[in-house]
Amino acid sequence: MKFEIIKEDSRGYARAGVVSTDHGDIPTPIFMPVGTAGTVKAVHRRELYQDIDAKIILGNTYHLFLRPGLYILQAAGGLHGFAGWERPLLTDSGGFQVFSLAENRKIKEEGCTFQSHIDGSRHVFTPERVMDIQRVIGADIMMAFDECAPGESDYRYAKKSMELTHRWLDRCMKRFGETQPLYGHSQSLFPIVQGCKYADLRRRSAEYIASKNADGNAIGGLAVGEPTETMYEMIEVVNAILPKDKPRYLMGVGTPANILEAIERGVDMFDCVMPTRNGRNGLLFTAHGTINIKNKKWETCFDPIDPESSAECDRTYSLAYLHHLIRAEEILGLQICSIHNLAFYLWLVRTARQHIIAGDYTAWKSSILPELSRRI
RNA sequence: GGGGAAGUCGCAUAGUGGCAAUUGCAACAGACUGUAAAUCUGUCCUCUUCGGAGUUCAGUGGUUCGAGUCCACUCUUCCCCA
Repeated sequence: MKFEIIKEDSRGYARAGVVSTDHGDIPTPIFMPVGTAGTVKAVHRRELYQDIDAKIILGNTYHLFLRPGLYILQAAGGLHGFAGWERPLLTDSGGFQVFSLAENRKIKEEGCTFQSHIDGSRHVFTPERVMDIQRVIGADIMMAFDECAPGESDYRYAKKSMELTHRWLDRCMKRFGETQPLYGHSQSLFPIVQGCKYADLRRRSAEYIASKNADGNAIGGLAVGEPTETMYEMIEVVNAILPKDKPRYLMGVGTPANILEAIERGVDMFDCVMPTRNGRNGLLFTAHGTINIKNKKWETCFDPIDPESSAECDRTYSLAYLHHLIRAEEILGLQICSIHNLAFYLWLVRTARQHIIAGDYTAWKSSILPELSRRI
């Protein structure tokens, strides 16, 4: 994997670049749609390619391990072969499930034991095992196994958790170095900075992660309950330390405004369930604010969903029709909302990139930011 | 014409003497950040300074400390027989 910076803004924070993988190039900054179970929910491949132009999507180690399982994935030639996805893939390690499925797991030095949310069976995720699973899934970018600690963790816990994540990283890297890709394309491993909302911990973690000289580096454990301003501060603290010549991936973030602020602070890669989940729940993101398509006010609005969108459905279906579909619980409504939001997110990062290259990113960001958070 | 059953907050339901009154749907809003989410939460008779206050269970009258609940009559709907 290679990373090339094409342009930096005048202050040297926001940058436009290209991540090159064996499955193709990824222009950065980029948003990566989340496809936890091997599918970006409600969106099929042709739409991801053509309407949304997703450059890379995510899969999840924990979910794919439980279902369909390693035997099927390996027989299919990895997730690329299984899902018919020919562009780059990134897999999260299950570190987020340590957080989101906290009631069904137990953390030890050795690893994390999960009780399956599907059938109650128990599975031990050690750093080594997580590397092996991600080799089988075959993502272009693998993530280190970490503990995503809650935003409200106290200092003591945050420190202990961060140190565990660092020890797990060493074991991940060791196993990664001892194993080979299975399908003929190369794989990279990204370590993850932790440290919650504590600047000194974040600094220590960033230094540790930077010392590993990985192909790219991730910032985890943000947008998990801490104030947004704190998140921005932590990004600044961390990015001052992470190497500039490697892509920086802010995990699980976020709102359109979060993404623009993080780009300005030097982040290159993003993923978030927000466009897909909120889409399925009837919330549309647009360049002029958010729309709750369930609201009565859209009942008779026959304007196209978004005449400027790259997605065909946005240009041809009306808001009133989409309102009807969502109200009637028609599956097509979920599809259109998901496609729309992803097309918008990809438009947002594409446009951000253009403005970085044009040299007016900050001005553009300031002009669009108040629009993005409006409620239409 | 005779016999029987039933009327509860948009619809459907619960309720057999202490009730502003169950539940579902609908409606109206809100939430959602490395997906246990096509999910969840709130409001849903009227007014409210969110503490409450005022009017309700087809209608009228009655019994009772107290009635959606018991009694009488009226109205309406449905079923069966002629």
